Amino acid sequence: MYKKLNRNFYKKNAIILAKDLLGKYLLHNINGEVLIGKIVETEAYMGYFDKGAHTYKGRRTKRTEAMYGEPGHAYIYLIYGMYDCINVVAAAKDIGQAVLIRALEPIKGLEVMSLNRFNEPFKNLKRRQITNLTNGPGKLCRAFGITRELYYEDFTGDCLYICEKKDDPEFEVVESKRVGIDYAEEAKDYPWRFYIKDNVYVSRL
DNA sequence: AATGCGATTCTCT
DNA sequence: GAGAATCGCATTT
Repeated sequence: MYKKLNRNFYKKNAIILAKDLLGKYLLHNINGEVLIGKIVETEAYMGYFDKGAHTYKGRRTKRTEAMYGEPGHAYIYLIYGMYDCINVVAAAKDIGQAVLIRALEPIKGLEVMSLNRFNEPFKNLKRRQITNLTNGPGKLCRAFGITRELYYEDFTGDCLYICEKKDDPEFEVVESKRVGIDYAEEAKDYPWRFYIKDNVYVSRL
């Protein structure tokens, strides 16, 4: 049913990859329990010439090293001192492009996600909390137990990986400006954020 | 060694 | 819509 995507899937520039990742599934195997979420919102970070990217002007440090790695690996970083965000390395080695996963639709493992996010069993969640499980880059990492321990994890492996599913319905892709990069001058207005139209779990309209 | 701030979230208004 | 929480990291001295 779920078919793991191979390495070649990731060998394309981050804008194309960001769109191709929509509707795919992120899976995290935690000691045999597999959490599954459908990717419904992404952003492309285009490397050297992108003022919004951590790799702008080729900045290459211990933190950003994963962005220069083999496509299909995880670039995970800490933001605002308390949240992790996860990216999918794109393009090719040493290019520095990646796709930020901004929102997921929870598919399986809701009980674990609920405990991770709210320390409450799923049945206790209010309607609002249910839609807030994974509708943001920091939130989805919390829900899925994704931290920097998974830095440079291989998405074609068996722990944290990405799949496609046959016979999923078609959907419409909306593009818009990226979120939270007001400092990026002209780059802040590039339409490099993509999401599935009308999906309830998109982080914002 | 010191400084300034962020690819966010939550709460309150 | 605004403000706080919170700390690793990139940059500057």
